[in-house]
Amino acid sequence: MKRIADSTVRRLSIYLRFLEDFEKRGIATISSDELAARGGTTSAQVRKDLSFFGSFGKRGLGYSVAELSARLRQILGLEREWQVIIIGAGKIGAALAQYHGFAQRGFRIVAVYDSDPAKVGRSVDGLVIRPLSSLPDEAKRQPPDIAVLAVPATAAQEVADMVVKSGIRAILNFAPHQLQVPESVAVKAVNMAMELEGLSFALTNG
Amino acid sequence: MKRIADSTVRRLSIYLRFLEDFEKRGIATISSDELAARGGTTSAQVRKDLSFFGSFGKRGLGYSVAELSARLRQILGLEREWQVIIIGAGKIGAALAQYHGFAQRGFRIVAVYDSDPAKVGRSVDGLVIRPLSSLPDEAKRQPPDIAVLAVPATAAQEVADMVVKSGIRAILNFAPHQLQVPESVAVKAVNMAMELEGLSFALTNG
DNA sequence: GGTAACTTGTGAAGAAATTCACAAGTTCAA
DNA sequence: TTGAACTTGTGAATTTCTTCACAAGTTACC
Repeated sequence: MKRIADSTVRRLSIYLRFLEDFEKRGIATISSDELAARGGTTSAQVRKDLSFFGSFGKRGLGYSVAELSARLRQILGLEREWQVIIIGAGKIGAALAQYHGFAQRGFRIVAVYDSDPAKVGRSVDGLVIRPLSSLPDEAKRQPPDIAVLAVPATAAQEVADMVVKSGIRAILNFAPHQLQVPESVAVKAVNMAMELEGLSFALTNG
Repeated sequence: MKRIADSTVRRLSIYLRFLEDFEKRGIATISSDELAARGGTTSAQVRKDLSFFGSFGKRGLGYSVAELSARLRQILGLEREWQVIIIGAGKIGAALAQYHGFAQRGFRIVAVYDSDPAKVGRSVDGLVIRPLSSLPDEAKRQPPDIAVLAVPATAAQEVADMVVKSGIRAILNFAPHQLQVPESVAVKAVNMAMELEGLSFALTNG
């Protein structure tokens, strides 16, 4: 299969969100044009994105909302539940643990870790914070799919190395630090400082 | 001036972070190759990115760390302080308000708003939560530069409209909703669900 | 059945971003 | 002063991504 661009996957995610919205509102079919209008793209882009995976539409009619959203969930791997661990029980980590939107989309938070002994043993949203040092062993017994890194930038690489060694193959990184990982490990970064700087640039050079 | 690609601006942000790190460690010069290695890109990319703004390096030597980071700060508009407001004092909004990393980089949180009367009047990190309805008036008197949206997806568009009407020209959107705004307004989205779905896709099709 | 109005799927064209490759400048040491 | 070792800046080549444009299929209606 041809390599799928990152930008394409991001858009699929956006399309899926609209489709779920349409599904709730009982709309049965939708055209690439309507989908594009809401996603801030073009109908050709929508069709091209989908064409990488097959042809799901009907000429003259558009796409079945139910069918396309099911296919997108399948393509994105959202038919199964993913086991997620959060590392770092500070402000951000705790907020993430308490945010139930993830579970709704099939990302189940199964554990929270921290290296600070003062935090270990406390609870966040019903989950007891565990010592980070126990991660490798626990991951061996019950391998998590995704590790969310909510640790200070200075600790990020070290923690990432530990995560990778523990056999976890996907990382969502909130630390403002560019992680170095083997290419078999998928990393996505959520970097608020970078986004703010992007806005700063836009305001300055707009 | 030629329009600068988003990806370029993001990389400038990354370069700047490394440069600041080098600055602290007292390293005086750095080559595009070293900068690239840490940023996960190539030296040609680094040089091309910088070339849009001028030539800051010395052949045979590389770049002066102090000079280049000063130039990047200037390019990114980080020499001044930006006034930021947070809308939504829920889990995410509160965590952001308490996260002091922003202030350190020149993004000063000046107010927190919420539309829930039960939350209005309480304090988050020393800031009293204000009623969202007062935003337009207060923005007139003291215009904020950036609005951070930490509201539910269902309210996001409405709040964004209000923000735009209040004259704010940059939005950092945490709500999982594609905002429709005039193109004079800069929007960056931080969409954790989308990133997780990107990881899901990578794990499924890797 | 015929035709008007839609809409998809997709090669081809076009635009944009990245990488290549090398002339030209700098440093250092002998 | 010369030469070796670096490194930048940038047109050109290449690759990647997006948009165009249209044949082909579908529906609705008379």
